[in-house]
Amino acid sequence: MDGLTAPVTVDDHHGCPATAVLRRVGDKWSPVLLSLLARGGYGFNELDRSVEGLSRRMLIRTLRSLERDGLVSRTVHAGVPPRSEYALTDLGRSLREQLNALGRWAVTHEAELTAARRRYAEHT
Amino acid sequence: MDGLTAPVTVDDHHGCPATAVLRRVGDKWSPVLLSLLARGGYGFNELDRSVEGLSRRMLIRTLRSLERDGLVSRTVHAGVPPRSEYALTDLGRSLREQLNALGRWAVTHEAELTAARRRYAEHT
DNA sequence: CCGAATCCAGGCGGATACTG
DNA sequence: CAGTATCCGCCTGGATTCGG
Repeated sequence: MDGLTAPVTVDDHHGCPATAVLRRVGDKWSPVLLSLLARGGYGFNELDRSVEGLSRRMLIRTLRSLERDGLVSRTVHAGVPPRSEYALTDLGRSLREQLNALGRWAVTHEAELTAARRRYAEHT
Repeated sequence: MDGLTAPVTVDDHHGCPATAVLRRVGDKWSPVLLSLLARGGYGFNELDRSVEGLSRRMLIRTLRSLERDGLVSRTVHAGVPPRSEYALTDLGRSLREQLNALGRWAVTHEAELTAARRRYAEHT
C-alpha cells in the first residue's frame, strides 16, 4: 500500500543503550545525508545530485524518517517551480557531532580493521 | 551453501567516514554482544542464555563477523566438554567506548526523539 | 520539481534439525 | 557443548512509472 514508510524501526535495547541510535542511523543513507546536511541547507534535487547511487525513492524515504525523528526539518516553498529545503535541526546537529566522533575513530583504526580481515581470510 | 557467512559488509563511504562503522555495528546483535563482552570474558552458552531472543545461529554469525574484524577474540579450550571463550580485543574495547558515548547521547535525547515522533504522527 | 505507488531482488534474521 | 546446514519470511533498498 505504501512503499514509503520509514525504513528504520527502533525496538528493544537488550541492555545496550546505544542500540537504538545505531539502528536508527545504521541504515544505508542516513549517515550520508546527515553528513551532507551538516554543511548547510539543501534543496531536494541538490541532494539527489550530490549523492551518487542514491535513488529518488530512498532519498525521500530516508529524509522522511529523519524528519519523523526530529533530526531534519523540511520547509516547503510553494510556487513554480516548487522547492523544498532540508536542514538539520538542533537535535540533528547534536547527533551529527557524535557521528563525527565515530568517524574519527573509523579513520584512526581503519588499518587495524582491514588487517584483521586479511588475517582472518588467510587463516581459513 | 553456507548459512553462516558474515551478516555485515562494509562498502562505500560516500564522503561520510562514520558510515563504515555504523553499518558494521548497525546490525541487530553486534552492539548487544559488544556491550555484554565489555563486562569480561564469556563462554558460548553463557552468551546464548544471557541475551533473550538471540538465536544460536545469529549468535555465531555475529560473533564470527566481530572476530573477523578483530573486535572479538575466540579461544578454544579443547577437552570434554569443549569450551570456547569470547572476549573483547583492545580494538573492540576502544570501539565499545565510542558506542558508550553514543549510548549516553541516546538516553539524554530519548525524550526529544519520541516527542518528535508523536508530533509527526499527529500532524498526519 | 517534488513526491508517491508498484514491482521486485537480495540480504538479514528466525526455526529447526543434524554433527563431533 | 559448540557449532553447521537447510529452509523460509520479512524488510531494506533499487528500478520504474505516474501525479501535482
